[in-house]
Amino acid sequence: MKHEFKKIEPKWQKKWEDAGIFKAEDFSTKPKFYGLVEFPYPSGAGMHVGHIKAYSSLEVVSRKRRMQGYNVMFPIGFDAFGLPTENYAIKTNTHPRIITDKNIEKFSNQLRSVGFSFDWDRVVDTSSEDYYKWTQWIFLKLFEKGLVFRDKTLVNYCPSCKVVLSNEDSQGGKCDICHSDVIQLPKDVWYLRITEYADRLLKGLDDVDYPENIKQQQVNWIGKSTGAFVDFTIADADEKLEIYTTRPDTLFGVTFMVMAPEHPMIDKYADRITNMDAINAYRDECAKKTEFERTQLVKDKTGLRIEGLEAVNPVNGKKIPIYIADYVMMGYGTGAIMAVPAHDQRDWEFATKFGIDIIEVIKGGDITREAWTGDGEMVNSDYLNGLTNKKDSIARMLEVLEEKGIGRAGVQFKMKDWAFNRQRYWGEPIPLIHCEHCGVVAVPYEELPLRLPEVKDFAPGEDGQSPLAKIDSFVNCTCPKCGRPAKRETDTMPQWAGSSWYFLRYCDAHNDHAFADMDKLKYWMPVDWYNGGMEHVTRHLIYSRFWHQFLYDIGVVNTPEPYAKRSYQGLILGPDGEKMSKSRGNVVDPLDIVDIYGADTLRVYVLFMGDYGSASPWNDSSVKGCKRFLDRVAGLTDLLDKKSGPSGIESSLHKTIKKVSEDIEAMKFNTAIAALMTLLNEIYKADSISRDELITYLKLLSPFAPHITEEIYESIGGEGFLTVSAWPVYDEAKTVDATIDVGVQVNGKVRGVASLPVGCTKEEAMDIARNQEKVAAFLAGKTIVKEIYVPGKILNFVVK
RNA sequence: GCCGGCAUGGCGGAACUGGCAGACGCGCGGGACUUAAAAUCCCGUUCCCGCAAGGGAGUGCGGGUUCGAUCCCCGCUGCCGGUACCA
Repeated sequence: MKHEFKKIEPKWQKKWEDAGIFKAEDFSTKPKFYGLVEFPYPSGAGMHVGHIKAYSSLEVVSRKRRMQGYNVMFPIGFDAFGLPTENYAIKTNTHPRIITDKNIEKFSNQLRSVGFSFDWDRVVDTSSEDYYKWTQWIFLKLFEKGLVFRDKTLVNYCPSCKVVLSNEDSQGGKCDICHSDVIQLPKDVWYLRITEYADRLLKGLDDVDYPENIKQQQVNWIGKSTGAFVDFTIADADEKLEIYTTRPDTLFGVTFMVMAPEHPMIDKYADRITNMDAINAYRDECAKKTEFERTQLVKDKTGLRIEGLEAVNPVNGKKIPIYIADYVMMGYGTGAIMAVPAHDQRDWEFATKFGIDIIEVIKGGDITREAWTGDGEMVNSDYLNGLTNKKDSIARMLEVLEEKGIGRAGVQFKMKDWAFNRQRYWGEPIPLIHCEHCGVVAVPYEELPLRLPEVKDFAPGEDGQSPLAKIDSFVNCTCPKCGRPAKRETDTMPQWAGSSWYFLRYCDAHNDHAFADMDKLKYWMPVDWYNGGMEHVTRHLIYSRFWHQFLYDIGVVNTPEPYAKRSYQGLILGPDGEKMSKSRGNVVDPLDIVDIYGADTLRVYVLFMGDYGSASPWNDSSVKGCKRFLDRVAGLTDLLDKKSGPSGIESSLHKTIKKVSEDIEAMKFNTAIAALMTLLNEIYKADSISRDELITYLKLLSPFAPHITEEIYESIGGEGFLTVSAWPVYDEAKTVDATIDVGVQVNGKVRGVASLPVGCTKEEAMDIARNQEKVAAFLAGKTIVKEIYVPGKILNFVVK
């Protein structure tokens, strides 16, 4: 048979869809499998080959599961709110709704043309009213439980996108959307109290099957540290000055304190500070520095003594100077630190530069050269002296602190609360109302969805306000509590809101009285296997776990964690080995590949190109190789029962069933395909194949290349769809050979291969090996000191 | 700096839990078919010496453990990802 992909691919896509074989059935008695891939952002550019690779893994697993008798849900949807669409809307003066609908249609057609087995009845669109109604509903629940708050602090702000960004969205000091430098601005914004869930997010990792590197990255992002809060005081004032430290046992080594430039205590004591002008100048200077400058100047410590103010060390009553310096951050701990220059490198550098005393309290290093951060015997520390173990000295100090009521054990997290707003149009309106009398009031549940109003101008205001602020009919409302005139919140939710719960909506995509029916959630959740990109590990993957844990706490979902298992795909690089990008001109359009080589070839190639989790460069010649492979598969019909009698491939066939079955589970798609190629070569050598053997082969290849296999199956009179036929099982006995080839070594160097009957004794094996011509030559004239035989592995003669 | 990962032919990559390194594919060389090319098929392809038989070397570098190391240990080098003055 010829491989006429242009004809057969649309043909089978239509037949499968007409037959509805990819529809997931709620409450089926079959075992369920919920496979999830990260839904795309429907950009105008259309699909990227990266999407194809990201979806192909669970596509193959899902197809295999169906063949194994599972009730499979493999859904898709669109993460449709977001800035790129809005920016395009502004540029072309077109409503983002129109653009989004067009892009979703384009994406849907593209996804269908690759033959993905999605359940199209469950499609979600986060920007549709019947979806964002529930995003708002969840937000109101968070608000109800006190997890939404407003605060005026320094926020990450992208001057180019004109939006406030969360910490997660400004990693590395760059805007996640446009990659320009993020600046710090004081702004009054909404936060979600994700830090409340920091410990839960950490502990939950114990119960899920995520790769170790993903867990580690989340652990680092959450950044839990244990230590103590200690109350220093301001000299000659009844004022506590709380600090956080991980090393309370070094308290006797404190020689100064440092406050962050933004620390409120500075303004409070402005009248006592004698160099306030200089301090204010320094603070202005710090405010102007970008994140980038702050991090680049790591080595050069700047700061200033606060004249007229001193602190008192609570453990020994010593007066110490206070400095401000921007190496202390307002956003971590208490914004003030006790400085122990002998045992903290940053403090050491600062002390050295400003000529401050350095007192050693832990022996072991040379504190005249650098800070000693290792272990050692405690000295100069009163009741801690003589202790040699960090754990003991910290424990002892904590006892004293608690006893005196001047300190307590505590934990800190690097993760910050989630800045939850965008001053933009194309997002979920935040359903809150500002009332002069009642404060912030929630929009009543029955008024959801709070719809996006029609606007003429989507551009954000120069004053940093959302375009919604310009729509009086939206802004002006009555307070649901007191009935007096009030104003609506005009910020919208960030991009990540809709994707924080979409996997729940798939379970019940059309429900209009709940975000999803509990019984359906109980049937489908948790997600059995979730594949996505590494770039989401410290964003979407944290956010959605947080929302899910919250929903679990309020009793509306049934599992504490949303995803039982997580995997990730490696990037597809351009043919030049660089990351694909429009500016480099190395982008490969998957639709071009479908057009030239067919969807099956594209699917096989993205999984065959390399290790699934690693980045690999695109290679057009290798694509052709995959096409050649499928052409040869199509040619198998010419070998059908060409010779009478056994074809001789039975054992290889069983080994391949085993290999492919196992490799798919381990996401070793490249070796699974390689095994199918090897078997194909063998079949061509045998020059004949039986009908049953051919069907088995087609089944194994079907999840990878569903169209051509289905076509061949039909052509040889196969009944029903190959796509949902039973997955082959192998006979273990038939995967074992009667003899096994084992390498023969002399002094650890391979000198020959011995063909040994299975289950032969060591003596028999050694005899066979010894008589091999080459081996014998190397043994001649030597004394055998030792003979090693590891059945099935190796034979080794140690000679002198 | 810290955390995680990687390093194997001309290229992408294989190799179970310490046991025949280089599966499979690409590329390349040779041949067949063809007026010719493309496509297809067959043979070869880690490097060095050799016509061959054969021999030697070889998994980033230097050591070590072991009968045996791509795999384990110690010390480096270089890349990639994450994070960063986190007290």
